[in-house]
Amino acid sequence: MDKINITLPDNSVHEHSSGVTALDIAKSIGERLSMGTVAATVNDVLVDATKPINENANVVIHTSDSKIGHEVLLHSTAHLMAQAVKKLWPDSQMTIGPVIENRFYYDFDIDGTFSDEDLSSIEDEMRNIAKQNHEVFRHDLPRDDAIKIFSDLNENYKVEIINDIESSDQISAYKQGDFIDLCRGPHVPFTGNIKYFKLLTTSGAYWRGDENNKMLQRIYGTAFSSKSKLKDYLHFLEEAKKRDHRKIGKELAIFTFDEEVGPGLPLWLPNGGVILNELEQLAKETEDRYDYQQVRTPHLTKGELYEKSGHLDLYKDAMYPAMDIDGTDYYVKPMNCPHHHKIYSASPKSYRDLPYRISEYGTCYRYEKSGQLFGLMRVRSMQMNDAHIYCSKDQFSTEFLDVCKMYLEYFKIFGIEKYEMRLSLHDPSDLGKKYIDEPELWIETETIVRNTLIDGNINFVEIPGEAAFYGPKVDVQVWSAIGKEFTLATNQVDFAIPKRFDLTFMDSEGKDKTPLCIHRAPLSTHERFVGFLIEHYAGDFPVWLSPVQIAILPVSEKTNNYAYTIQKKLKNSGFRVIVDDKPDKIGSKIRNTELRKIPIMLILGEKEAKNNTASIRRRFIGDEGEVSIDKLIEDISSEIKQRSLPYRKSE
RNA sequence: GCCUACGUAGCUCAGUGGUAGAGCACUUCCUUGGUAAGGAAGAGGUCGCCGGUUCAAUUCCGGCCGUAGGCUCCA
Repeated sequence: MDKINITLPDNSVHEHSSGVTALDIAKSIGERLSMGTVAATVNDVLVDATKPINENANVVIHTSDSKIGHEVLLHSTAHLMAQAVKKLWPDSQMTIGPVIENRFYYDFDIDGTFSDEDLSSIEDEMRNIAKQNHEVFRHDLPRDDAIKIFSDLNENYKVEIINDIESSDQISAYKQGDFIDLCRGPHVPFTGNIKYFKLLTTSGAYWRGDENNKMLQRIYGTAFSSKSKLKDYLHFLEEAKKRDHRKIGKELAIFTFDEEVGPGLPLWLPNGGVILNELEQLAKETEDRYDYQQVRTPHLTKGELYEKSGHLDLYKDAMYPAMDIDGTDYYVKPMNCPHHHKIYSASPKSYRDLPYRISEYGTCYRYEKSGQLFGLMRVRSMQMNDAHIYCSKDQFSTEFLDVCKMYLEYFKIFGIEKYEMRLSLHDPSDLGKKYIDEPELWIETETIVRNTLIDGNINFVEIPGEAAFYGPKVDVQVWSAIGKEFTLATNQVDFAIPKRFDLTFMDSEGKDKTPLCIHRAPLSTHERFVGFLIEHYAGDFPVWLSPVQIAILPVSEKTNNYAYTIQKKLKNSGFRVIVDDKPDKIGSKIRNTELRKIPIMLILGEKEAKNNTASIRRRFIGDEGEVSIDKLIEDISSEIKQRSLPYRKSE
């Protein structure tokens, strides 16, 4: 038999017989490696570990520990689950079963639904099949054969998928035992490779993600290469739940919802009020520095205004219905832009007035569908950190970049490191439908924005089909503790609406021109931003944001009076400070204060009263010893003024 | 909006076809203490709401409201 040379990633060259598989190569290196081998990359193509190699090749062996290998394992676990479901529900039909981050899901068309008990019986069946250690075979199929196989199995969704596969693509199916599924692969060589998995949740999901289609039943699950990795992941999910802003927001009395008020309408409790005030103060300081002017606009507006802007046409379903006032339709405002346009046009503008930057922390109302409400992250009443910048084309790049810089300044203050900037572009096929029908303007504006970002050294990814209806935008995506994705900040270009509102400015040659408009909301809605911050800090806010900054804990009631004196002094210095004068022991008071995540504690006993000092105990640090009251005021003031991030022991 | 699950005290949660319980929090009293829980007593609930079945419903059934996990949507 012919000999071929296999080159491994460490550049070592191994001679094998032609027809050798990656699994054989793994075996020749070691038993343990072969046990973990799930797939291989042969000459840059990801293939099954059992695919024969007939020529000299660069081979990368993937175990289920690698990123690619883990995805293969997850995908094969999805197949294993489908096999178990088909065994237990022979009349069900399979649809799709892809891999997502650290998990997989599979959608089934089934009479009825899956219960939690069903999940464990499916898991049991999966274990059975895995134990039988079926070999997994790939079959490349001509289209007609594939259609026949899946038609005979009454897998109508699979037939639909086959019909959608490009004629240039090879159709393949994988068989393990008596189970066959359409799949491009690759898959693990044996069902026995799948050992550590867990089914997580069930839910409904529309076929092809279209709400007009049938709702299928989805099962989510996960799988790992080892028991400990699976355990770690499940533990991580539990820990993430502890950071959930809905849980912490309740524990720390930041906000609440009330059935009688209505869903998606948060009530900010006093602690939340403090946080909002601090955010607004920060926004105002920042916007002053960038020469914004602050405005205010009403909550109600005639429908006419939203007809003109185009919002009513596109978003009527997501707006609260009109109320008839003296025979005219009025709406509660779903966004501030049209009002700001009216402020712009309240007086004639010359090029000397531009850029014209106006901001407002205006409350808007949107009728979000009930099923998409989510704590503070998705609400029906929201305060926007909103502003509009009207500028000439020449000024655009500078203005746009300044807004991006403002985002980054904010993110630095809050210590936000994990985010993604997305340039959302239009989809030409939706022109005149989802998007304003100005093909040249779209291309022109998108090019300017893209170049501006590149010139500004800002990292971004491009997302087609996600633009606003009036222009491209840059969104900043973040993830909640439980992994849900959100747009935190947004920066949008509007080349269309100013025209609709006849907004103009007189240029230096005395001609009327239409300004560009930048919509920007770096702090998102304040609801979402606070929700995000609660999770980001796990409730441990930096001192400047903490609802209570300092808790004074007298060691016994003998020092209560000293405590009140210090409290007054600190209050006069502008701190938010409470005294715990309950007749509890000091250990108990400390515990309660820690649970409330108050960053600074002052322990005041007879020693401190005598010396006119305080003993400081800081969260995550512990006892910091005795300090004079004046020094204390000086230190904490400077920490607050600089808006320092929270202390951590490791720092 | 759609699929599924859930809803008991301020919070976290037990429990039952015969109108309810724990811990924490709260109030009062005792204790006056030194860096994550001192002790005792008390108060607190139309068991989400509305109907139905039943001699009797917090418990079983239905509808509604709300919440959760997804799907869809997000100016």
